[in-house]
This record gives sequence, C-alpha cells and structure tokens, in this order.
Amino acid sequence: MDSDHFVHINTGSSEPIYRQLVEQVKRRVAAGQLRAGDEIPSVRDLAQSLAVHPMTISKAYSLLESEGVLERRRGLSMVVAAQHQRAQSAADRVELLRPTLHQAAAEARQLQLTKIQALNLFKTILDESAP
Amino acid sequence: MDSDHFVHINTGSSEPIYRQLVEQVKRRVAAGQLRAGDEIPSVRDLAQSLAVHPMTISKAYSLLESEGVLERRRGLSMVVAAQHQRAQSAADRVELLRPTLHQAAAEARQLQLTKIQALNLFKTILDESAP
Amino acid sequence: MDSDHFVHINTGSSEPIYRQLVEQVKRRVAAGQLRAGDEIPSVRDLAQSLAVHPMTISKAYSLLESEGVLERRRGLSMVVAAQHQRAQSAADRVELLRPTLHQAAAEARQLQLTKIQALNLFKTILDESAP
Amino acid sequence: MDSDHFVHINTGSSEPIYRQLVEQVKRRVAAGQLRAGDEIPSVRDLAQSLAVHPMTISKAYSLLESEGVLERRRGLSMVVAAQHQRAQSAADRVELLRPTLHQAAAEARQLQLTKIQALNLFKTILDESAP
DNA sequence: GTGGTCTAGACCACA
DNA sequence: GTGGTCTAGACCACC
Repeated sequence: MDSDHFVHINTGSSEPIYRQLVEQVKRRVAAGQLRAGDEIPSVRDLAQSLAVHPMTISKAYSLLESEGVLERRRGLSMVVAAQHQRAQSAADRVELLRPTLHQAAAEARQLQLTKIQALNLFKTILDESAP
Repeated sequence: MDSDHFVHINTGSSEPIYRQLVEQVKRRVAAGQLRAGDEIPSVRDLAQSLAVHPMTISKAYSLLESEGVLERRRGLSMVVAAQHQRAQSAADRVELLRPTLHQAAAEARQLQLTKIQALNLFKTILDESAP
Repeated sequence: MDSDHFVHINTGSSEPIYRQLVEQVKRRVAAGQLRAGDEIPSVRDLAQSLAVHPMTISKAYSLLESEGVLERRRGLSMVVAAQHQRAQSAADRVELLRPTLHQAAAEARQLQLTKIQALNLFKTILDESAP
Repeated sequence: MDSDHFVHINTGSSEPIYRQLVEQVKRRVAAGQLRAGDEIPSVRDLAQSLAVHPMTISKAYSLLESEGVLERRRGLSMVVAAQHQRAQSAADRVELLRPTLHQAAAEARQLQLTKIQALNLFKTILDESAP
C-alpha cells in the first residue's frame, strides 16, 4: 500500500494526530476506498512519510484494531478487517456525517440564522471544495 | 440574569467545558440575544447550576473579557461589553458558521457523498431542530 | 486511593505490564473490591509506587476506560464507572475464571492425566495459596 | 507421520504459534503419544497443513531440538529423541500442569471465589471436554 | 493537581 | 521485514 496519499494530517489542528488518522481511515473504509484484506502502510513507512513518530501511528492502528476496523497479522502488515469488507451503503455513510452537521445546526440556531442562510453557506462551501 | 438556560454544557463532549461556554456566549452576543450591558450570571451561581468547578467558569469569563465580549465591574456582575452592543449583521453571523461547515464538507468528501446527499441531510437536521 | 497494594506487577512475566494492570483491575471490580465511584490512584502516583513509566499506567487506564470499567473526569482522578457499580454475582465471577481453567483442561488432556489427578493438583495449589 | 492431527493451533490466541507447537509436542511426548524414534511431519508439510509460515515451524522444531526433545537426521525427517523415549511418570506429568493451575488459583483468589467454587468449575470443564 | 500527546530511541517478539 | 513494549522526558489542556 502506498504510504503517500494514504491519509493527510494537519499538525496545526487541536485534533490529535492519532485521532485524525483513525477518523480518516474509518471514513475511507466506509466509502469503500479501503476494502477487506487491503494492506495498510506499515507503521514505519507511514511514520516516515508523515514525519511523525512511529508510536503515534501505532496508537492509531491499535485503536482501529480494537474497533474492529483493522486486523492484526502477526509479523505481517495489518489489513482491513473482514467484517468491514462491504463498503457501507450511501444511507449508512450519510449517517456518519450526522454528528458534525448536528453541531452545525446547533450553532446556526444560536446564531439565529435562518435555514436558508445556513444551507446556502453549506452549498457554497461544498462547491468550493469540489467545484 | 437567570443562570439556568444561560448556556448548556455537554460534559460528555470532548470539547472542553470552558470552550463550550465561550463559544455559546459569543454566538448569543452575535445573535443579539445578549445585548450590551446585560448582566451575566455570577461565577458561583453558574458553577452551581451547571455542576461545574467555579474555576472553569472563571476561566471562560476571563477569556471572554480578554476578547472584549464581557466587561468586569468591580464588585458587581460582569456585563456584556459596550463595543459588542450591536448584534452583528446576518452576513457576519453566517461567517461564524463557516468553520464547522467546512469540516462537514471535508468529511462528506471523504465519505464520497454527493453534494445533494450532504445538503439533504443538513436540511433534515435543520428541520428537526426547529420544525 | 492508596497506590500501594492497588495492584501488583511481575516485571519478569512475559505478560506486558499494562495488561497485568488491566486484568487485575477488572477482577477487583468484578469482585466488588473496587466500587462505582471509587477513585483510583493517579497515573503519577501509581507509576512511582510501581517504579514504572507513567505512560505505561496511562495506557492501562485508557484501555480500561475504553472497556467501560473506568470513567474519566476531566482534570480529576479517574473513577470506577457507574455501569460496573454492582459487584458481579458469584456465578458471573466464576465465569471469568473459565478461560484459564479451559486451557488447563486442554493441557491435562494432552498430558493424558485423569480428571482425579488434575483436580487433586488444583486442590493442592488452592490450599497452598490460601491455607 | 500424518501432518493433520499432529498439532492444533489457534491463530486467534495471543500465545505465539511457535510456542503452541513446542508445548503441544512436549506434552504429547511426555504422555507417551509420541515415542522415541517416531517421525514427525516435515517443516514443509506441517506448514502447509496448518497454513503457517514454514519458518515458524522451523523455529519450533529447532527449539524442541535444542531442548533435546527432537533429533535431526541429515536428509531425513526429524524424530523424537531417544532420551525422551520413555513416557514420563504420572507424577512428572502432573507437574507440567502446575503453572497453568497456579495462574488459575491466583485469578480465583482475586475474584474472591471460594475453593469449592473454583474446583467445581474445573470439574465441570473437565467433564465437558471428556465426558 | 489531573490525564493526554508526542518525540526520541532502545529492545523484543513474531513470521 | 512486521508490530509491541517500555523508558525518559517535554509540553499541553483541563480543573
């Protein structure tokens, strides 16, 4: 597995690096970009390509294993777990977006914005990121 | 000022309590629900009604003071600062929603959702929270 | 919480230290020696009293939290989680012993020992450890 | 020697595969199921029937050789060593079970189980595995 | 005071 | 080659 482009991290974010990795891998598995049995980059490779300490990568991988997303193969690279083999349906993937949008809706309400205003901003941002 | 209903905190969230307080107060000031000169609950009252350590409230208030949102009056309750008296324009308030929606857009892209799917979910959530 | 006598570790064992901690805490919670809301020793205190690196303790505590045995209280000591408040019944606790005895039974069979021989040895060992 | 049924491995266990092999062979020799001069499966055959890396088998065999349990014959299969020809006495074999039961006794004590409870469970499990 | 994150680097176990 | 464990120690965030 190519360790470049596997995930992106933002070292400036307050979100810990290991958690950024966990969330991105989970989304990519849900989206079907990573399939059951796919090898993921080794701890050392990914650590080097992200310029991060190997233990940070290892921590993320361990968490993903404990959540059943990855499987450990002794002495070998880790792979995407079988029970996550099927990419989730669009309906399921949409649900994974709910928490963040729920937060956005709460903020919009506190800002006393209309639904139209909030939706228009979201549409604008979506167009910016993938015009 | 009634210390109940002033703000809501979610102790389960990973968002620090003091930051939840700061953000909510700023949004309510921006929305014009809190106006210049309005008294806010005392540290002690709010700490009690939220079941939170007073120092946590104090830290939030101090941050809000250093940002010019609140003003300290010796021996009296803090009040919303004068320079924040006017509610911000709708255009300004919309901008405050941008960071969260930007995050949502990034997640939607990693989940390989279409713009339509993402927008529909947001619309649904907005309808749920204020039908 | 007294950090001495909280748990014992065997640095010579091949069992990792953090896992020894996890298993012992889980057994003590099951046995009712640790009850819901009980504070556990701080990471630093326990690390010092066991002469172990704090991160090793922290790793064990994090695992116990992710399994729902402990609860994190921001800025404060961790406590035994509420959903583990009730000591488990004797029947439940007995079940926790099953895996190890299952392993022992498999070994006894491969050694072609009779049930009597295996049971007598277990009885002897139990008498030794708590005469 | 039939490479099926020679040993069983549990890839899910935390016990390393090579050690599972070593312990099982030692127990079967002690029990007299494998006698001096008996041929054991070749590294290649056993690796294939267990779906394990040949080097793992080789490591186990080498360990057994260094402990004097197996003997290497140039160009031929390895055999059970002569000095291990006699099955060990029942008293000796019972001792090989001690470490696991010692561990079980320690767990029983931490679970605050009575000797009776622990013994009853062991008896039940022994009955299940060989009624 | 509390726990969390990260780095640097050693050493081990496994295949 | 793979991942795992542990130490030493810095720095941060929270209460």
